Amino acid sequence: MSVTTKDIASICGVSRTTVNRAFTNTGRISEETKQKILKVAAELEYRPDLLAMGLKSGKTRFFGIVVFDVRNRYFAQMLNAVEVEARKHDYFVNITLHEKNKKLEKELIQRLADYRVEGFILSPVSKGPSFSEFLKKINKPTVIIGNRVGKDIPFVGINEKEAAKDAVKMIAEKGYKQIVFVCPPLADAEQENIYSHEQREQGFLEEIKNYPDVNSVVVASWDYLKEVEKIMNQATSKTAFFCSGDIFALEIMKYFKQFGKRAKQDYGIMGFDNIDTLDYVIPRLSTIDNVVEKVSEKAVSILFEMIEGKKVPNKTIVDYIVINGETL
Amino acid sequence: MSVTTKDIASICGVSRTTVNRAFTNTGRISEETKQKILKVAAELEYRPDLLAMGLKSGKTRFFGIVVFDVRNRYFAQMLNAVEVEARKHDYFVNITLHEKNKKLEKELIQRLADYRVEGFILSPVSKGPSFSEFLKKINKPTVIIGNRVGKDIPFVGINEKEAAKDAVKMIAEKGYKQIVFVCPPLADAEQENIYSHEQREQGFLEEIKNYPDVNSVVVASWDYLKEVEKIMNQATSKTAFFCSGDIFALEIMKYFKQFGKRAKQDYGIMGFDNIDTLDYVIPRLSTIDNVVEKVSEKAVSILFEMIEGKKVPNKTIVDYIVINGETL
DNA sequence: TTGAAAGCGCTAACAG
DNA sequence: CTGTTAGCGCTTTCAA
Repeated sequence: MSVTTKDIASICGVSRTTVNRAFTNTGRISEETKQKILKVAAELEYRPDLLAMGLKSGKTRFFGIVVFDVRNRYFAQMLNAVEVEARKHDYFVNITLHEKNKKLEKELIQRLADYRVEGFILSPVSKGPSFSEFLKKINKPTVIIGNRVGKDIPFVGINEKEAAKDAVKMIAEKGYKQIVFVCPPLADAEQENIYSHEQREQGFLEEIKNYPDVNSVVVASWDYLKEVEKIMNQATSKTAFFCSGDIFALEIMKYFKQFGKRAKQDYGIMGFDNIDTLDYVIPRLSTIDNVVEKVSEKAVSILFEMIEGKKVPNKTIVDYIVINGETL
Repeated sequence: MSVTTKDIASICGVSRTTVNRAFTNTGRISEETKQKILKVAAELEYRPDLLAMGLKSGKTRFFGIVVFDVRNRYFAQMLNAVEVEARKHDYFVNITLHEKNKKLEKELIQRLADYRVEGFILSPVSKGPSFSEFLKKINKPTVIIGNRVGKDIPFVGINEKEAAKDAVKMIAEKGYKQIVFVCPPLADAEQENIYSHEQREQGFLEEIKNYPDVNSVVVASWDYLKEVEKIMNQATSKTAFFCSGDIFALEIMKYFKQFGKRAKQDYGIMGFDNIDTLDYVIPRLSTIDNVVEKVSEKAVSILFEMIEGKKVPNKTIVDYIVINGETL
């Protein structure tokens, strides 16, 4: 197989310990033997076995990321940001995916832990006390992004509720007399961790109270296109759709376009997330930028603090950005 | 720390060997001791140390993926497909990113190899004999997707040239009298592995010869928007743009829209890749679907054959799909 | 049916 | 300045 310290040792006529010293620059060693060892090592293209090192030291310089789907823009952007940050600390990232399969999600986390990753960045689908317990048993530094699991696990994100309130404010002030909140079915709340959407809805419901002359509707169904169409057809006043996710907004715009209805002229619409697909869609969708890159960076730096044994806040909030596009 | 076979052994009053037998179902062991061991293990929530197992066996059930950016739709879709396939074999995927940094790309591959991943799926930026040599030294089963590195490393992809020819055919037959091929600068060819774009260009150049009455232009510059605009302004005949990448096409459409020029009415346009962003863009872009999911699946299955020691073809071609949208 | 011993490759404590 | 020894946790002969 490949070259080991043993080989180098025997070639150089020294012990493995000495070879090790040459690499680690630790302990006393004569410059001469050191150079000789390094030279031989380079010639043989020696590479330390990371498994063996990890086994010995318990340090792997890897951390684990478990998300459900990289086609999701949020995760794609997050992964990139995390990678870049990790690299700065000379850490590597082990990314695995589970397609919203909760059982698999746990298995992956467990497996990575068995692999001795030194920490986790998660955006879990699972939630609740049992999952929280599970994570505690895993007993590795862990930071949660985007979906709250429990009070005791460090979380990084934006203030979703505030953001939703800001959105409602902006829409209302543009004179819309009916605002429709579109989000995934809340019935899935027990199945999936849709903390973000819940928060956004709460923000919507709270803020809309401040505009008593604005009619409010909530559409929480996967069949939202039909419902939204019905609402439009019956609308007697200027109507805007506030979607808990840009994708919903894009789908609606596309759907309405079939009937010749256009955003801003015929209805107002706003998304949430600022996914990068928006760069290519005209008109520019108004939305909330959830600053995933910043959130991710922050998450990584918190993770490193945890790895170093420091105490960290269990909730870190990053500022979102309201984007006033061309659809309101 | 955590529970080891040693702990279980001492609790059960047996040797570690016996404990191991209980788990591996290998060698003779009485049903009674086995059950006892498994019970104790479960109670203590024993988890085998994957590093130790890997060190001993050389098998990690991981393979490595190295790409430059998951925000790139092609890679995002590829990763998902690869993950799903890997899971079927109970393998795990270790994904790392390098942002088109060739030095880093090599480091990552090396590092993963040092970590004893059992194989690689790569879509490298590096190419040429020295990179090819490098990969050979790594000496792990490797499959290349999307960018050819060398004749001797198994490759999976579509026939880019044929696809480009089909595209030209389709455009020409719709009556366009000028076709402009838009691609990244070829000058970067030595810096980046843009095999796909080269192939597409070749296909364009070859096929256009069959239409002597059609004028052809190649725009290979990052400043393509300006050039394309100039061409449009000077155009005296029906002009279409064939872009070596959907992104270019989307940018062009967006750019022209500012001036009130619309695809199909004022010019024809076709992309390449069929990225999923297209789902939300109107009009529907004509393009070539590079069937990344199929390519990825195939790549994984070939990788597993290599891991199993089977011989595999060093070039595997998957059928692309021509998508006739609304922009021609 | 079970156990002792050696070893994967690297490292660290302790001698010399 | 250098070597011996033991051990990380698991596995695999070989012997009992």
